[in-house]
Amino acid sequence: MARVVKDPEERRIELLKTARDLFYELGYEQTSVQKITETVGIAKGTFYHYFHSKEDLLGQLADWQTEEVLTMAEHKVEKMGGNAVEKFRGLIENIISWKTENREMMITYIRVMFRDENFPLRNKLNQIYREKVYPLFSKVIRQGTEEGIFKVKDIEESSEIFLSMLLGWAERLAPITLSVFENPERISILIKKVKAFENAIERILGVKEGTLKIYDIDKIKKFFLEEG
Amino acid sequence: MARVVKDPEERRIELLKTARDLFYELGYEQTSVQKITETVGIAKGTFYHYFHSKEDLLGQLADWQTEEVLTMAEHKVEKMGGNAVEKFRGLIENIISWKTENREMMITYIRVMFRDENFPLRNKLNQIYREKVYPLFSKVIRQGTEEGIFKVKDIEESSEIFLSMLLGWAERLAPITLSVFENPERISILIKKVKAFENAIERILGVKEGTLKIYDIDKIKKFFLEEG
DNA sequence: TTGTAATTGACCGACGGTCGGTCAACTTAC
DNA sequence: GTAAGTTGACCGACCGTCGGTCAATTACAA
Repeated sequence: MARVVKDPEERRIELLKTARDLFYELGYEQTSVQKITETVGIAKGTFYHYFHSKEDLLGQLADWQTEEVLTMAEHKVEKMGGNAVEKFRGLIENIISWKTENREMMITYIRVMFRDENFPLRNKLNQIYREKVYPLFSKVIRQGTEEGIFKVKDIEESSEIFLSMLLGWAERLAPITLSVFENPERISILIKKVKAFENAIERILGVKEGTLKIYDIDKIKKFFLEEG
Repeated sequence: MARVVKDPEERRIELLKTARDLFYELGYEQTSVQKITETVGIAKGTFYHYFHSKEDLLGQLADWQTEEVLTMAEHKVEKMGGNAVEKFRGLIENIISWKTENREMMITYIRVMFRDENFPLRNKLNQIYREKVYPLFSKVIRQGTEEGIFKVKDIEESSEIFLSMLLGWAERLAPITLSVFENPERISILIKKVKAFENAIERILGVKEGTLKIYDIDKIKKFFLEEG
């Protein structure tokens, strides 16, 4: 094979991107190192020049994926100003809901990420989310308590609990969300669950009922029912 | 090898038990089908007479593991009577905390189950928990609202959210719990988190603060600090 | 005795990972 | 300026192991 030398960082990112695309397309287990190197157009040995193992690649991929999203989200929320509730919404919008720009992306994302074969990837991402996202929420919750909007005892812990809830709840909601795409009349089930979740968060944050409005129900309805 | 014919169900359970022990010892990925059949003392083909695949084994294992615990817990709580709070405590005790009978068991359980390699096993168990445990909590929460102790809007959803919280939170708490065994002075961190979690649940259930008392703090302290 | 179901183990292709070695670009020295 | 030395990106044949298959064999109930 023709020998092509690239800047190492460029090569590393190339491998990361290729791996991500293949994981999304085929699933983690189904994507062999062979396949990745073939797609990139390098020898198998080169892969192991950049990563200790396939799992090491997974870790670096998760880091790389989240870093991008998180720094973006942090800056955006920092800039937008506003009270804690607005910032809270902003964070959710930027960190959690960025996949929902359009139906196609969302379906793909959920289909891919919540496939059983992709749990190594999902697990790694969750781990990194737990570590890196919760300080952002702590900040907002702290602001909220200072503003008197939130009534929370332990800020750090509440933030962690909220994140754990979110990740755990995503696990539960994923299959239901997919089922709505196939069976639009099930949307009422989804909406009921979304509302209940929002209510639960309001209670945990000690905020007045109905003020949080993380989710725009009409928007969700439109989102699922267009061309449905 | 000597040919030994057994009652199929007996053989199936034998394989399940062996697989469970090996998964605990070595991790899911590191436990090969070969290893399982060698340990049981049968040919590899026999394994595939009982299970379609290694993943099928995992599914059956998760079913088998939970069924036992759940029916036990259900009957116990049914029998014990009492108000919703007491039953709620009973459920947690029986379903979640059964692993905590002694230090050794708990350490082993957490060390094993929350290893990265065992994520497939954990994930399967969580899936089944989500499906099968939440009706038990729904029942108790319904009783609680009828008794006027709990103030919950949507019973089913609240139960699901509570379970998702619990599972997500366990994911977060596992490494911290392990660290306490190695570093007993970190227990204050753990206790703070446990209290915060309890408070969050009280808020979600709409119960008066401090009444739930799922966790006996003194008991936890003793548990971690004896022989520490 | 015959049919059914449990059991066997040789066998398969694909996998993650290794390793001895290549080679172009860069550094150093005279 | 150029030759010798050094680096590290890159190569690809190779290894042991894995999950899984299947035709043959055995045990046993009907």
